[in-house]
Amino acid sequence: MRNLSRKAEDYLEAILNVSLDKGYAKTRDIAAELSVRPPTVVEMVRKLDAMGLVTHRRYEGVTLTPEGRSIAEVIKYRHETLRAFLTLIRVPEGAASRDACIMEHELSPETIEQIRHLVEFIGTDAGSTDLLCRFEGFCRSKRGQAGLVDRSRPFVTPPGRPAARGRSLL
Amino acid sequence: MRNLSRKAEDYLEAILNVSLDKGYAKTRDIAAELSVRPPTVVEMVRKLDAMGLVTHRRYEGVTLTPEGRSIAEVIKYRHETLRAFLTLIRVPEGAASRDACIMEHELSPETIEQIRHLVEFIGTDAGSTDLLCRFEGFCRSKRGQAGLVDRSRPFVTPPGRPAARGRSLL
DNA sequence: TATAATTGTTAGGCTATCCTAACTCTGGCG
DNA sequence: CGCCAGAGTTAGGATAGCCTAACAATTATA
Repeated sequence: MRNLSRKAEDYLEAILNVSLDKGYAKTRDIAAELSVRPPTVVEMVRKLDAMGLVTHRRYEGVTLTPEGRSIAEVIKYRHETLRAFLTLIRVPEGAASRDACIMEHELSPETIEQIRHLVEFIGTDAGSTDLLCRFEGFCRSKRGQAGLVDRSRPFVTPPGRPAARGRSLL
Repeated sequence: MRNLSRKAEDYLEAILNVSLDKGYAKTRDIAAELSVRPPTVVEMVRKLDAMGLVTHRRYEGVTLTPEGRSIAEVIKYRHETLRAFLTLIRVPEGAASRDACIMEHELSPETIEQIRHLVEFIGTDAGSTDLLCRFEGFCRSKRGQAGLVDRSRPFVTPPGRPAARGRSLL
């Protein structure tokens, strides 16, 4: 029923996070959470308000409507699933957070579901502790080995934009 | 050294695929590969040409420069890794392709590396055949059970845009 | 070879997202 | 109570990607 852009979802999730954190969500806080400028937040909030997903009171703050909130919670839940998975396969903290943010909006339900299954399965299956140990050993054995391709390609921040994460071609 | 947008990478990969497939890459083929219109291709190709990643001869076709080609190959390699992973965890064909396309551009090298390790590990580890069987059983046991949240949210195609995949809140 | 069909380009627009600069509130303090 | 700093908003732009319609080049065909 809702056709939300990735960004719109990002804003909803950020509003939820800020609200949970501080009890309310002001323009400035949301802007900080998403690393954008306040006017950008006002703009998106206006759209979300028009869609009935948030309520915006000028000079006061933003509140999620029930619908907005339930969408935000779903996004957050996805995020947690993905983060759990990435942690499981030993992706470093920082990368895990960033990548969970990306995947939570973009991946198909099928993929997310299977990842969730995998996470649950690993948490359930008897042999998995052992398996994870062997996986860690495997990763260690790979460390230091050059990848098939690994020229590095630092990400250049476009002028006037907030800093972006580094990337390499891997 | 290169700061390419996700889309620019998409175009490079598409040009590589079309070239491998047909021996050359014309505007029309690239457009078909990416489900966009020819003028859109011309526009991006012009940019990639300006960056020295492709050579565009009007009315003839597009060729990858050595640099463009090596970038395209890296993207393709990532794609294969991700696809292998998704297949491993039993994500259905269609979703696996789409999601590999998304992740190949967006995920950090760390995540992709760990996913690659996982794929290699599963291919190596003795206990993994068994494990995969158990995982399949686990997935089957889940099937039919309603998820934590599963209201469906069909994706509405914006007017004048190519069809997009369906989504649900999962 | 001339003309039709096909393919490629140009021109001109549109939307989403983000920004800066300037203006408007609001709330605390003298 | 009036004033000002800081937060919020409005106005006005920029850029990336896409699109359609119209025009140009090429290719195929009669």
